Amino acid sequence: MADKSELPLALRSAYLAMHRTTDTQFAPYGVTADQFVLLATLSRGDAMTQRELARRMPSDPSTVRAMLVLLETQGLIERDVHPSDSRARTVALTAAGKRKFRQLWNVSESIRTKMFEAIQPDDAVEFIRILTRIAESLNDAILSESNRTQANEV
Amino acid sequence: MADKSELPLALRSAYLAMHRTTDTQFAPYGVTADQFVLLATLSRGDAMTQRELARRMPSDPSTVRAMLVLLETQGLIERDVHPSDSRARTVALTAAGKRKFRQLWNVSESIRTKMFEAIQPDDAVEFIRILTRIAESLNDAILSESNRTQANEV
DNA sequence: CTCAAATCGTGCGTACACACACGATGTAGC
DNA sequence: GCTACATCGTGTGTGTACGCACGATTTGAG
Repeated sequence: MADKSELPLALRSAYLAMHRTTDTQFAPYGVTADQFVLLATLSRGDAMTQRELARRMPSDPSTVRAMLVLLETQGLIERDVHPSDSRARTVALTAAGKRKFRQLWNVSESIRTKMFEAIQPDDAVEFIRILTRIAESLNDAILSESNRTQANEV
Repeated sequence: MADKSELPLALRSAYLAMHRTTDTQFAPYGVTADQFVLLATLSRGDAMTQRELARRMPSDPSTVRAMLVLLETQGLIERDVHPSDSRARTVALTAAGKRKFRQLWNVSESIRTKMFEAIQPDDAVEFIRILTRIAESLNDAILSESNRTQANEV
């Protein structure tokens, strides 16, 4: 039985180290680590609404909006009116955005490799699964906090 | 061999979920998740300089300063001149700070439990070890960055 | 002892994370 | 139709993460 109290701090340290390193690596290209996550999410799907983009990242819709405003002035993404819902706006990568993302993907390869090397190859799948379970478990907890309904399966 | 590209996003999702949940849990007490980390770091050591505190969290010194200014007005911490180094200031928990920390520790027990339950007990030690190795590996990489004047573009 | 380099705290600027409130639009119930 | 209610984007405010530059002090080399 490991010390339960170490887990949150270890998770925090690992994430912050990754975030810092990525920001440093991307600095010469004028892009942040979180902007990279946004570009990556866009690159892996058709045009989607801002809400849907925020849901997939995952990030807060108002945070995503601020990032989109920035990225739009840099010509990396473009926003159009939604074809059937005039409240919503669709977001998509521009050609420059796709190019920039591919470049950043290559630049960040060394970081992904370095992170992966810290794991025994046999443990990698399980490690990622645990991270995912932690996220799901905590996110479910937030929901059940408000309406007190059963998360009995969907 | 797991998909290397999933690891960074899984780590990010898990951390953000933890951070959000903790902020929500602490909101009624007027304290944030990161302030809790600061208080926890102070509680497990004697009075230390701001620099040392930042190193242990880990966080940026200027970030820590902003947090200290806030926490000082709330009476949770106090800063004094360093006995032998007049540049530095020592930081310590006040009595109210210690009380608040104990309270928050109890409040956050459910989150630690929930996170821990997402891991098979046998895997917990190894999971934490991997997180630590990832952090160390990436932090080392930042340092060796200065030596490598290689800008391999794509 | 003197002067250059390292270190401490501070202040400023940018970007993210999120909460909350608002107006505009979409949808469901009657 | 028309009224509740949900959803989308926007705007504002607070807190955190970090880089960079500055003045003040300590430290180390000569």
